[in-house]
Amino acid sequence: MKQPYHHGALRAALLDAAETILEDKGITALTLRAAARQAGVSHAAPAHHFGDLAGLLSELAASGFVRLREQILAERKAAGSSPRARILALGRAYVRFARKSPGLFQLMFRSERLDWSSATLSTAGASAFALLTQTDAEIPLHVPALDSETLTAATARWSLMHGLSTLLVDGRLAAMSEKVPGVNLEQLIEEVLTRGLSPEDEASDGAAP
Amino acid sequence: MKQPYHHGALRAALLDAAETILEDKGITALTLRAAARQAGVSHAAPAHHFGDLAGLLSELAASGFVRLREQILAERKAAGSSPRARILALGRAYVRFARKSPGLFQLMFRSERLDWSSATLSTAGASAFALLTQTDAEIPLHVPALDSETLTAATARWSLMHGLSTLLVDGRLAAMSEKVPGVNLEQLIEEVLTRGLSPEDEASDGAAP
DNA sequence: ATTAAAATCTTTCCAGTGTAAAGATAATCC
DNA sequence: GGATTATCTTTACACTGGAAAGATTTTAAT
Repeated sequence: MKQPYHHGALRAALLDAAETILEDKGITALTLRAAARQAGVSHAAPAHHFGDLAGLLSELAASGFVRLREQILAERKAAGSSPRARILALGRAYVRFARKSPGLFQLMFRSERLDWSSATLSTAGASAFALLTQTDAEIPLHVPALDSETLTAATARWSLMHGLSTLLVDGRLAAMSEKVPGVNLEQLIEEVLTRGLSPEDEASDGAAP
Repeated sequence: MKQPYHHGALRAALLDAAETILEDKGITALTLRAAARQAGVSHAAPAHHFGDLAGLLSELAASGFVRLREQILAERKAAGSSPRARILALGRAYVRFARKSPGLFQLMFRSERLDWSSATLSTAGASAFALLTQTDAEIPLHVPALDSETLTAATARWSLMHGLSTLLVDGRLAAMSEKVPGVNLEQLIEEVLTRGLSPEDEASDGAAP
């Protein structure tokens, strides 16, 4: 009983294998040949589906952005309609995603290993990042032109949640907070999010007076 | 005229070579052998000075943290004595460092390639990160025990400036802002810093009423 | 000063990586 | 059914980090 010459669904199998390696053994262990081994296929097989390593990693990163967007949308939907609650939900979903899939999150922001000219990656990334500027309850049909004010607000929020996520994933925050006795990391994260994601000049929660 | 068998100052030369490669050709080109080539020495020579690759990279990252700390201190000194001005100076110095030496900055936060159990790296990192919690004009002799409030404030600031820096270095911010017509990246950075680094519950600038 | 020891650097080797090229096998198209 | 195309394997090459052993210089000991 030998394997059939044609795998049948090698493309998906390789992406699965790559993600398994990424989460089990970290981003250093994620190589083309390792993914091929895991998928039970010769080391040159991925080339036909993804071109080169950057092609495979870009596809994987793209699926990461798709899932990040979905998780943000889900958590946002459960958060109610107040802008502040929705922004908090966005931040929590972002950090949660990074902590749950640290290898994938790292990969998604390692530009030197990705090919951002890839259509699937760039559109997946843009779709995820577009959520940053949308704090409305309903997604508008016509995306309005961004004014400078909302862009800076969105960038500030993004910077905060992204910085918090990367510092967590890289272990820097844990290393620092461990030196301070009596600090609960979970509580610290929550406080940073609630403090940093307050939309000061936007409408506060609740209805009109 | 042949090279002397002993280099004399190979350790420093290798660090120099590594940093040159890092800034010239990026973090992917920074290999042990490339650094050895650049220093005009056999590829196995670095092992005696740094052990392995992580040893060399950790030393380089440590020197990065030392310089980051120095630049923060310099910019802070020029910023006056108000807490807000000093925190803003910290953020500007942080972002400026990342943009000026993107390869080095990336390396400093790539934990999988570093050895944080190295004494030089951990102390250099701790010295730099200690500045995050110190907003006083004078560096205190006795570092006071951190209360939860200043820790979360420091973490929020750190997250913001670190996230902004990494998004800039990875090219994500430029990619996003390019889609919005009429956006000046420099101005956006400055606005994000001034907006995000306002110490709301700390004493506002100026003296007592 | 002479010799032993230690430090520094080179050479050689091995396992691993990404990628290109050429061949083998299977599916598809006409 | 035969040709074409897609998929996968085999082979080969240049590169990497690291181990091991040898060559050379400096340092230490006597």
